[in-house]
Amino acid sequence: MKPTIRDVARMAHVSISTVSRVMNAPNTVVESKRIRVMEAIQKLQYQPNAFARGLIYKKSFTLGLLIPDIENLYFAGVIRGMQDACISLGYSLMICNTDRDKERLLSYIDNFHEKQVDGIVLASDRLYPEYYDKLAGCSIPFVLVSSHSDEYDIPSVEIDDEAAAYDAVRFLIELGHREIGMIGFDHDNSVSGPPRYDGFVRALSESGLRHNKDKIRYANHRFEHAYQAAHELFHAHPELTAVFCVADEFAMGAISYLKDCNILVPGQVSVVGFDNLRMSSMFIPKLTTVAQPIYELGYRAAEKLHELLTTGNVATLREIMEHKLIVRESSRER
Amino acid sequence: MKPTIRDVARMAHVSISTVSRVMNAPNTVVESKRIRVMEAIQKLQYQPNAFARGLIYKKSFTLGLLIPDIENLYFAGVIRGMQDACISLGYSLMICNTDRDKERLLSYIDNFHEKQVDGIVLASDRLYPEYYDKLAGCSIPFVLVSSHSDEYDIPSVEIDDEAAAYDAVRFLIELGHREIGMIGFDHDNSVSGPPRYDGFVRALSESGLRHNKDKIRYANHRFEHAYQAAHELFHAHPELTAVFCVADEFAMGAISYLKDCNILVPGQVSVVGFDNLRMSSMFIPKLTTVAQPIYELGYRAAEKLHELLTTGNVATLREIMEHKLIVRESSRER
DNA sequence: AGATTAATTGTAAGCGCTTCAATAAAACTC
DNA sequence: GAGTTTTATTGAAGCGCTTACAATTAATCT
Repeated sequence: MKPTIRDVARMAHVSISTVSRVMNAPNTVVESKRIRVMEAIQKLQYQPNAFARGLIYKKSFTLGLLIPDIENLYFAGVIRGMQDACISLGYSLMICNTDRDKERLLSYIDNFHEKQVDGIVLASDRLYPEYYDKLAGCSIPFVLVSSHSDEYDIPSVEIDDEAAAYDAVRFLIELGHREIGMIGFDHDNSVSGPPRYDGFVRALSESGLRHNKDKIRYANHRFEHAYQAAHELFHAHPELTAVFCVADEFAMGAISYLKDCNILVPGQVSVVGFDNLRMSSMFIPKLTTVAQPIYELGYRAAEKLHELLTTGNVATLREIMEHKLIVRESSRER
Repeated sequence: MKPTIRDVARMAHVSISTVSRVMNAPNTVVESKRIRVMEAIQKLQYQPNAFARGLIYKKSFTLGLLIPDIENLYFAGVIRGMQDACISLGYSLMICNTDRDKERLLSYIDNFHEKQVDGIVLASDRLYPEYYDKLAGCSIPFVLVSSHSDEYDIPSVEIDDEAAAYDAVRFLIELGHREIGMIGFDHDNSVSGPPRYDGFVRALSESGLRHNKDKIRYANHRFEHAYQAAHELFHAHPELTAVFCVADEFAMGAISYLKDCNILVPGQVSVVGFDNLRMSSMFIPKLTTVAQPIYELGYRAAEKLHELLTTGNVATLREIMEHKLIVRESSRER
């Protein structure tokens, strides 16, 4: 049987309220007793019961994180950042992997509600009205990471996807490439799909290369799809000398495809990725990519949620973090 | 303000105990009232408070998972499996990333204790006496995944590391390789280090290749270390035509190093990895590797913990799952 | 010394829920 | 139809904790 505050009180020969006070306001209890109590706590390995506390404070000191795909290194980085932030802010973290399943996400929200999480971070998924309604319905505060909402005023942390994509494509153009394709995210189910496409088009337009603007195939988050997309893309446009991929995993898929066709990267085709996953410097060739501050995004999201929870508000609703082009080996001058 | 059972009772014109019963034993309340209550629950979006429940049941229906490194795809797979199991068993999951930091792990245990998790899964780390003592001290049941304990009788789920390593090296030998090196885990801080080394040595011995048995370097979980280890290994033993790596990430590091030295894989050197991460079929060349049933390991660990929690015991203390050699492109006949 | 004030401690209510004993209502018996 | 059993419902206690408030003790002031 776990020791309770009563057991501690009994052992230290004080009342339970005194024990409670040494835990919550130590300087209001006289030293001799305080020491006795602390010794008893020590001896009994006493840990206050979070249920009882939660019942009173109506707070769980727990945050929830909803992520679409835990086997994506991107989210692993976000989690790590968020968890570190949670430690320093005094929260526990409950991570739920939705596998991009709407129903599952919704049921996780119910679960979070029941477990009384103080707030939720929703990662990289569109904020569908169903999500919003449910979250609003149980009035759990939440923030978005690697995402934002145009319909609702929800605090968010992300990078400037349009600008990041622009930078990547611009880099390719400066390298002398004139025939540039793209492997993008589906516009329907992603938040970053459209802005990255816009960045692609803007860079092309500025340099009079609009003829490339439909040399695009879409893939669905995973390597295999990107491989397939690359296949279709290069089949339709064998003239391409460069591809902008909106995810490192897509870049790997594309390179893998090109390799299987004996097309050299970067010898014949340059590939730029996106995210700067840990893997991207392990791949052969090492990926040129747009780095997102992944860890920091997660860290910041937790901080922002904390801000929302404690002050009821946030200083900046939509927060943009810096991206940065990292040039490695998968790109070359034309 | 969140609605409580009182609000539901008031709205449905019944007592709170009736409301409680429609949630826990619906058939003991007459239909007319039951319907009224359910409507009220619906209307108020009522969710019972897990704190209050936990206080009574002394159960949180939450499991804790302690993992060393969330940015390792291996653990991502374990998490996914474990979470799926948790869903079907009715648990929530609290994942904590220790970053291989002992202090941090210990403090997570405290946290789990306070939050009253029902049980803990400890992934892939050695069960140091400090861990055991703390866990035993707060009497939280736990199981080990991808690990086991010789000192204590703790339920565990893992593969047969010795046999798996043996199979990998044996495969290399059958391919005709006679000069075989290894990049292994440190024996001090890993559970699987020694048995995988033993498997390596056994395969060598059986074929009269014991002269290779010290052609080993150790690396510390990450790609970069493996790169460095490969550098040292090939510097000392330029005659090697094959390397057995105890992790796919090591294999990638080794291949990366060889690539930088213009040594062809598999043309000149064959490399076998371990784990069969999702990445291993994305890499170039695709990795020949020993597959672990990663997802299943996580799934099974949760089931085993559940078994321990409900029956107070487990059928088989140390459970071994099947491994399997997957031949892809990083290995070739000599 | 007696009265006032300050510091410390204890008592008890209550957070939201479950559950058992008690009550009320309905359904049987003979 | 009085007595008994069965069924349905409710009131109240209590899970482990915090905290207002009351009670006690110590300290300070006339």
